[in-house]
Amino acid sequence: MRRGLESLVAGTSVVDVEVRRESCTRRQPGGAGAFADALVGASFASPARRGKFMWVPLLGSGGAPRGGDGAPLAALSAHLGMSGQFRAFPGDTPPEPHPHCRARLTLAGAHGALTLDFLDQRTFGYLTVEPLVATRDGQPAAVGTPHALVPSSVAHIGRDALDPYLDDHAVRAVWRRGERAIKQVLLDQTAVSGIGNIYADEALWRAKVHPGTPAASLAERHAGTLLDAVREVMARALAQGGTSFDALYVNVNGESGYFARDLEAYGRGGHACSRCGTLISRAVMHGRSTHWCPRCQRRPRAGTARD
DNA sequence: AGTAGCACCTGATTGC
DNA sequence: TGCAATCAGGTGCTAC
Repeated sequence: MRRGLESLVAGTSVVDVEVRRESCTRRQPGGAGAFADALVGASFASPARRGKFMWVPLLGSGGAPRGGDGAPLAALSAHLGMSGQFRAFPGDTPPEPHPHCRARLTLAGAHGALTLDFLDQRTFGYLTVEPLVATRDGQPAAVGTPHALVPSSVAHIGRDALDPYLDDHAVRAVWRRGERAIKQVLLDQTAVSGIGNIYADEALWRAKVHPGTPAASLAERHAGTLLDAVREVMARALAQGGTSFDALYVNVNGESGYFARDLEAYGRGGHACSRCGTLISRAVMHGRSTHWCPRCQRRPRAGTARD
């Protein structure tokens, strides 16, 4: 999504903002009105992403003051939740908004008008205009930006799994702390971000780690193997445009990704493991559907997990 | 401080 | 056929 937006919105300016469902700006102080006011008249820099959080720094007039060094001070921040998507329509005659359209931005750029719709069936996603704050380590905030700035609501989120500035030692130290199972720790976005329920199961399968393994019991070396597996899975998925498997998950042009065909564990309960032929198990762990091979991914200790 | 549980929503599918 | 139950890719707040 970030890559798709980059080529379309960088350098455009906001002409109009139509919030079609108030709740999509529920995290905006002042609500939809303040959101629109902060955006209209501003122009967009290149979108940046950290984990599942994306933002577009604001330049120029409108609600977009700049710092002394010219760095942006605010950004349009977006989270897709479970079912959010952006759809872009070039030209002056966009289609009627989809029933799931929660907000519509009208942009003007060098190549004419662009309509940007934010769709979200389940409405867990949201849009805000937020101040930018400095990163803790002073390094560039994320993929897509040279600035060491993140939206305030993203400050507590760890660096993306594919971020070159991710501190592997620090991540492994957090994993070894506490009492939680590794599956749950992977889904916690505070140490390393971007790992969702699908990629957690895929990385654990690849690293041959049982999802119920106490994170603290992962040997230092094995934790490194798992972090590498996370990066491999996510890099391959990203190269294929994501793991879309229905119309809810598409890029800005409405196209699906292709990673779903490469899934080894997620959604394959009852099917043969491609490594050993054993049937993949499925169970709900910590409220999330979890899939693993009971042979390749041995349970850590008797009685700590089913299978 | 770390962790569990629930709340926030809609709509497609499954089961009775 | 109709209706209820179940399920889904995530995060944040509150209470323990």
